[in-house]
Amino acid sequence: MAEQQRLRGPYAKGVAKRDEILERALEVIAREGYRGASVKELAEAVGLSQAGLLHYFDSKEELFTEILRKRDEVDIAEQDLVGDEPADLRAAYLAVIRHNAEVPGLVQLFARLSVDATDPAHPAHRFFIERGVGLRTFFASAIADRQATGAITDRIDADTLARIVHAVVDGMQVQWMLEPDVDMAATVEALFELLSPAPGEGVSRTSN
Amino acid sequence: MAEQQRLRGPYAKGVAKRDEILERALEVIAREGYRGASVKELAEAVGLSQAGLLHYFDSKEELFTEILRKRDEVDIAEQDLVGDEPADLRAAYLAVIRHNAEVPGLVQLFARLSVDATDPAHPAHRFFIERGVGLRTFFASAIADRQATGAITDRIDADTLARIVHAVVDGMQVQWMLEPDVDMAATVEALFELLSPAPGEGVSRTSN
DNA sequence: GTCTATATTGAGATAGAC
DNA sequence: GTCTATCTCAATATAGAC
Repeated sequence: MAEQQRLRGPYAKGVAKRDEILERALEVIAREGYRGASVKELAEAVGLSQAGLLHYFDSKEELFTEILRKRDEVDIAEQDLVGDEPADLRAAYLAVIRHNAEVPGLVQLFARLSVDATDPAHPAHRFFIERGVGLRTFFASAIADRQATGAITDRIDADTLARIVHAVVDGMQVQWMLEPDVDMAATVEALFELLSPAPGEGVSRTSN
Repeated sequence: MAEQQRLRGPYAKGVAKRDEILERALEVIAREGYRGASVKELAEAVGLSQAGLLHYFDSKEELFTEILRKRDEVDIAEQDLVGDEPADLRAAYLAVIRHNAEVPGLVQLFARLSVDATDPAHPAHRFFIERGVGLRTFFASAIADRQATGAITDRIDADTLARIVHAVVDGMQVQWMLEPDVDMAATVEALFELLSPAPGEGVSRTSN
């Protein structure tokens, strides 16, 4: 049981090891892909037996949920998406998307789990709800700011626009997995263009 | 083996029965949901044993692929999405989306399979590629026509816009499955609004 | 064409030794 | 904390009777 780790906090050796496992898992899945991989496969890839790996996680589903949680953590840190309003949210987010195209296995895992977690009984259910809410809140607030300055159209409210952006990103991942030649980032970029209100305004194509 | 049905064409009794099975399956899944249902469960629901059902389909995956194919067929027929350019594509498509909200099981099945079929070895791989291409071609052509009349912005090319619409529809399904209060159709409608170039044009909110 | 029964496989989880 | 070994379960696929 993983109770020790959950309860004991920072001193528990388990926490560090658990984290190390997640990082290894992230690399392995990114590199070798995820095709409904079994715990055993992943265990071997990170250098443990199946039982050894499951020592740190209560179940397969919890394990994979934690991998995704870790991924978000890494992405957020890497792209400086920390403050409430990063210097260039748009560019930073496009960078995340471009990065995704380098780690197909993680995209597969994410897509698979986001469908499975649709079931309220799934351990990742809450995670995906909270993740979605967080993502869209973040975007909605950035969008609202730009609406106030006229940089983004206000014909549609910010919450709905945020929902659209979220949907496009998820939807494009599926299109890309199916046909890897598809350019996810370019399409999302086109969507951002679409959000700008008028043609020939401050919408030059110089920087962003 | 289902060879008889595949080879013999219209006379084979199997074809009619197969079709009947698919229709029943559609109803059952729509009504009772799909949670990674087993062949056995579905078989019982349509009034056959597992082996009896598998008599008509080569495998589970083929069975579920055919169910989805049948669903498209039904949707297209019901919404008159037949001609190259239906009277009101936008309204018809929104009707399909609204209809989806009535059949959660089919949306789940679709979402699940579209992720699994990402694998080139999956029997539904080709189906999903062709379906996507078809859908987007259809949309791109309608969009291009409207771009020519100025009803839709031409800042982004029609193919990319079609891709965005496709992505939003798929993405919204996931958001809706996770949080059933989400209004898929309303969000897609907002996207359509976004495609219109200027504010205060023929964009009244009278009917839908 | 449909059923019952069974083969086969593969997974996740758990017990218990070290 | 990690391993080996095993339990248990579920699911598809198939053989063969009727």
